Amino acid sequence: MGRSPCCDENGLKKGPWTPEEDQKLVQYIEKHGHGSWRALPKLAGLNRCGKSCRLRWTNYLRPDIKRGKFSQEEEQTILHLHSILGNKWSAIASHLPGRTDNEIKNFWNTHLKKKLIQMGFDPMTHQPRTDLVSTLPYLLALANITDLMDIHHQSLDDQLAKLHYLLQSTTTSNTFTTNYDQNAITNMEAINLLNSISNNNVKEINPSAAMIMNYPQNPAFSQGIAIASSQPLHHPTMLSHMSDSDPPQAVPFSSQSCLNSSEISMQGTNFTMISEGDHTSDHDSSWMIPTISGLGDATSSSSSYGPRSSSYWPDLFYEDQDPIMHHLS
DNA sequence: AATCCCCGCAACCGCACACTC
DNA sequence: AGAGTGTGCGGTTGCGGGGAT
Repeated sequence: MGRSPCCDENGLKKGPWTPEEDQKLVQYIEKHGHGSWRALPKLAGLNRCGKSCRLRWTNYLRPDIKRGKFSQEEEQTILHLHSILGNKWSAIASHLPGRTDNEIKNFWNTHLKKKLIQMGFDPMTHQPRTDLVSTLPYLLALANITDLMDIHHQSLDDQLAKLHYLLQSTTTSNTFTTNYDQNAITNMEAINLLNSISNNNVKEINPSAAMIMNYPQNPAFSQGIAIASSQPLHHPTMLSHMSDSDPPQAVPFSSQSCLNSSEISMQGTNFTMISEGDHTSDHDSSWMIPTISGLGDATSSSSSYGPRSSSYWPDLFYEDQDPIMHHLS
């Protein structure tokens, strides 16, 4: 049961392969097949270990290898299979002709994993991340966004109320059965942090800000941020459409048009429009509260910082340009 | 132009397991 | 049964290219 010492042998070359070495390896295998990988280097005239030869062949020189960027379909397949199989790269590779496990692994680690994290998903479980640390980037993005809004006309109470509400829901997953006391310390720490950050004059939305808004299941997203979405809402099954070449676009959303609708459904997530309290500005905007069927809505929160209307949301949203509203109509 | 830094990817490392003798 | 061998696999490293400063 011992481990092969093939790569520990002295005098064998390591590191990048030269074209000459590649040629020797290819010519030998095309003529004789690889046979015993251990014996191959000597027979092929290569000063490499058999393992190095095998890897070079299977990951790079094999004639049926497909090179180049992964297609949308391949990306979607990888995401789907990874959600089922986890890091079983060889198993995933078996469903993608011409792709090696190493290539898929690299693609995952350098692209897909980051993409999921940016969207607030745990790359291992493919579920929304609900811990404060993981959602902090989204909250920071939110702080960033609020700087773009007419935030100076808000009272401190209003700002805190909004942050508080966001944090509560964020730290209580998707059920919105908020237990404020349980999260009080964490929330206050986050609020302090957010306040300090939003005091800086951030003038541009950072990329993660755009990303969070694409995700109705993102816990940080699930609050009123939804109406500030910069792109049509995406569902996890639509992940593959969110490539780097598909930059976020402004997605208008008319809150006014929803004021009279008690509940709307959006990509499988129910949103309740709530309009109450005083409107402190010309912006007749409302909180859009996600609700989970059978679990009630956020208005039943025990928090004293319930949703209320204010001037948080600017007139970013225009019904006549809104594909979501178009879809709903 | 020079340097720094980040990112992608090829290659390596080491463990696990099946197989042979 | 146990030692040795071959191979598969997932994790990690480090080099090189390119963009940023």
